[in-house]
Amino acid sequence: MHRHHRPSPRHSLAILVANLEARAPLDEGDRAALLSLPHSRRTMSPSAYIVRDGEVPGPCAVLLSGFAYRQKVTSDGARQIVSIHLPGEMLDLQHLHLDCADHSVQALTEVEIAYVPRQTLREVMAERPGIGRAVGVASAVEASIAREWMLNIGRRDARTRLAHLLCEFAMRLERLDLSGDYGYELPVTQEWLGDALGLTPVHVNRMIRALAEEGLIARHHRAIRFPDWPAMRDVAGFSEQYLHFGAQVAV
Amino acid sequence: MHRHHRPSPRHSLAILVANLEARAPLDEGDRAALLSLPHSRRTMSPSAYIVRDGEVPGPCAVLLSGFAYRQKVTSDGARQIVSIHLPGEMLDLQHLHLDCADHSVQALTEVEIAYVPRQTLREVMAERPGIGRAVGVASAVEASIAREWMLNIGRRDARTRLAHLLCEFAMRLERLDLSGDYGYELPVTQEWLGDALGLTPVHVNRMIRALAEEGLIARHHRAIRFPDWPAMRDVAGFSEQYLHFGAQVAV
DNA sequence: CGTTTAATTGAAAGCAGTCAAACTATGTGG
DNA sequence: CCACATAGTTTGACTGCTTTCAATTAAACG
Repeated sequence: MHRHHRPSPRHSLAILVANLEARAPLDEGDRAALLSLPHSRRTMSPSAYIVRDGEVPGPCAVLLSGFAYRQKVTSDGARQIVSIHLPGEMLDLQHLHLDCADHSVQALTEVEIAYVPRQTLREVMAERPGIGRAVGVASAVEASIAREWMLNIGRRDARTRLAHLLCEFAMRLERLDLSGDYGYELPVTQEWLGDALGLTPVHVNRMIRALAEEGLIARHHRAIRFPDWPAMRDVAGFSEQYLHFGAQVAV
Repeated sequence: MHRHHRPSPRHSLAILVANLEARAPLDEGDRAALLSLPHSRRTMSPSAYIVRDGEVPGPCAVLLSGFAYRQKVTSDGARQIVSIHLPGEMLDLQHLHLDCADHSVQALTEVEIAYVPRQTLREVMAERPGIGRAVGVASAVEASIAREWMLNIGRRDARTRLAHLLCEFAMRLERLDLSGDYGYELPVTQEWLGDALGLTPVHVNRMIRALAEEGLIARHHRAIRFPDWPAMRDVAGFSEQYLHFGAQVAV
């Protein structure tokens, strides 16, 4: 039922290689180096901390299955979700080079994590340009998504903002074959959505039903479908360019 | 090639070296490699495009003097400023590994830019781990600031949001000795501020005067001072941890 | 100067937030 | 299997922060 819990078939880190390789070329040596990275595997429950704000970053976490998210909190206790992560993504790129975590990373669903020693990872990146490049691409894409979120939160009204986020999830999940027919399971509460969008849960609820009444989304519990995807895209003003799908050719 | 221990301040790229070195250690070879990067220098006027959304990225731009900013635009034409950049910063880190620009970078003031060929920069990063690491740190700090902006836009009210942005500028400028006594010249219109904060220019104006009436800021044209910095920090809920000032020690 | 751009102010409207309560789904222990 | 507890969703009424619209004043500029 939860396809995002599917473990990677042959090797733990195969999903990382696949994720990196989707955008940047890796040679045989790069692949072998990545797959032979020392790591320990661990399963964690929803809302468990993977990285904790203010602490010294530990080993680098790679998400093997399940979803994770990043969040920050104001001095008043208000929370902002700043990103969501899908299987194959590295959760510590942001802290790999920093000596103090500036935000928290938590499990959204039950997750499997591979922990790779920071130093080893840095060495491999330094020794193999292909890997350094691939990690650079992954990092740049993450930054691009962050910028789009800023635009979303700062400059779109609530309904459009929600629609845009739902479109992004749809595209990203579909790319990993974690959804079918533009429909997917969204394992979050409306409060979580509000914290990702800079809205209150009450208003998120109203916008969800507004979209539903317009026939732009169809829900069943927390599963969501898009009966009219073109219309949905249009309402959201969505363009996937910022996701940089596809190989990034060297120029 | 000079063999001085310290680069001449007259060298164009010395400010880049200083910026990188402030957070990550560079050895003599790293410094020399950076300073001898081939580059062309150019002066640009306010609002000139350094990178244009949708285009194939050109050579990598390093900001030598003046300020620059990044922006994105919704399909409806609403603008969001997503970052501001100070002298010494690299403006194309985000596009160094991507084949299509997902946002625009523009000059805020009159700026001097050094253009370094992408391929050369990538080669130097691959060959010299110290440089690769330093660029990684710079990139991570930029991402951290982006996350704080998301939190700011999404979860703080207008007055606090403005105060926070002003505090960030103060800290970053002071670090470069571009301000005195927590006071500085902010060369932006209120409309620009609004686009950076997700607010309308009218409301920015009201919040500015609200802060002024409370004695938290003092203005003279576009120069700004903080008569009571501790109170200002407090109102903004500002903590500079996310700026990652200081050397990032390897762990 | 005259022209343009930016800052300021007021009044009114509206989107989103707040508060409170009811409802639903899910899970637990008896 | 039911009673109960808990977490999450839904709804309504009301408030208020921010926007919108419009006009005026001030500053920057050629």
